[in-house]
Amino acid sequence: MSQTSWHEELRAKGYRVTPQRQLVLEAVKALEHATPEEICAKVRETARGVNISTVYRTLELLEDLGLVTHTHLGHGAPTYHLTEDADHVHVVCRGCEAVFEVSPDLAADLVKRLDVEHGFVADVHHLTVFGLCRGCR
Amino acid sequence: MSQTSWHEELRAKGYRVTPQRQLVLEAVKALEHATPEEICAKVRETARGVNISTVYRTLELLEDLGLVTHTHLGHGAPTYHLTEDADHVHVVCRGCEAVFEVSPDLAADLVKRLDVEHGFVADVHHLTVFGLCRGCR
DNA sequence: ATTCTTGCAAACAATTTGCAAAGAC
DNA sequence: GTCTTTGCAAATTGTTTGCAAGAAT
Repeated sequence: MSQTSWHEELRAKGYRVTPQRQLVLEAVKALEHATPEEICAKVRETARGVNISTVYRTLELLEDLGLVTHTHLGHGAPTYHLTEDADHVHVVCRGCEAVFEVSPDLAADLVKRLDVEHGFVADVHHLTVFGLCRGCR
Repeated sequence: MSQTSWHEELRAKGYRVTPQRQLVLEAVKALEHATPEEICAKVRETARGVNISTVYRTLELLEDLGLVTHTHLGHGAPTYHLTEDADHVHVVCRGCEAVFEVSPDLAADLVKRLDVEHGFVADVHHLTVFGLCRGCR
C-alpha cells in the first residue's frame, strides 16, 4: 500500500487528503492495537494536535477504506491496527490481561465448518478468544 | 439449579436474598441475551421497580456466583444469559445484525490447538464470531 | 440490632453530533 | 470559490460510585 494509492483513492471518492488523516494513519501504524485516545495522544506528540472527535471520524473513514480494522480486546475502548498487519487472531488472558497474537490458521477448522455447515463467512481477524494463559490457569 | 440452592449459596457467603436479585435473575432467564437496560425494563413491568445501578450490581454478583454470563455481541452493551443456557458459540452477521447460536463443537479444534500449542484454556462460551451470513455475503 | 442492599444523584468513560470557522482542491 | 473537514462544546450512551435510608437476617 503506497502513500499515493490511498491519497488517490480518497480523492477519487471526493474526500480530501488532510494532515490529520495522514497523522492518524501513521499513529495507527506506529502504535499497533491502539485505542482512539492513545492514537490521539500519539498524534499530539507532534506539533499540530488533532481533536478526539476527528480521530473517531478519521478511524471510521480509514476503516471504510479498508486501511485499518478494529478489535475489542476487553471491556473498554476498541483497538485499531493496520489491515495489512492484521493477519492474526487475538487471544486475551482474563487472569493477567495479557494479549497474544496467534496464527489465523488455528481457527481454520472453525471457519471452514461455519462456512460448510452454516453458510457463514467468518472474519477471523476480528476474532478475540478469551480464557486463561499457561501461567494463569 | 434449584431455587433454594442459590438462595443458600448467597446466605452461606454472607449475602442476602432480596426480591431485586430474584427479579433480575428471572428476567435474565426469560429474556436471553438481554442488556442491563433491557433487564431493567423487564423487571419494571412488574409492580416493584429496580434501579439500573442495582441491575448492574446484581448482574456482577450473579456472574460471580456463576449463575449468569455475558457476551459482547457488537458495539454497545453486553448481553447476559443463564450459564446453564450458555452452551453455544455466538455468531453475529455484520450485514443484517442477526445473531446465531451454533454448537461449541465447531470450535473444538481451535480450543484444542490453543491448549496444545499455546497452553491456553479458551472460554468458548464467551466467544463471538463476526462475519457475513448466507443471505448477506 | 447488625450489617447488607437499595435508590438516587452525581461522576465517569466512550462516543457522537451540530455548527461555524478553516482548509483542500 | 466551492465543498469538505476540523475543532469545540454539548449531548448521548453505558457504567460506576458515595452515601443515607431501607430491608434481610
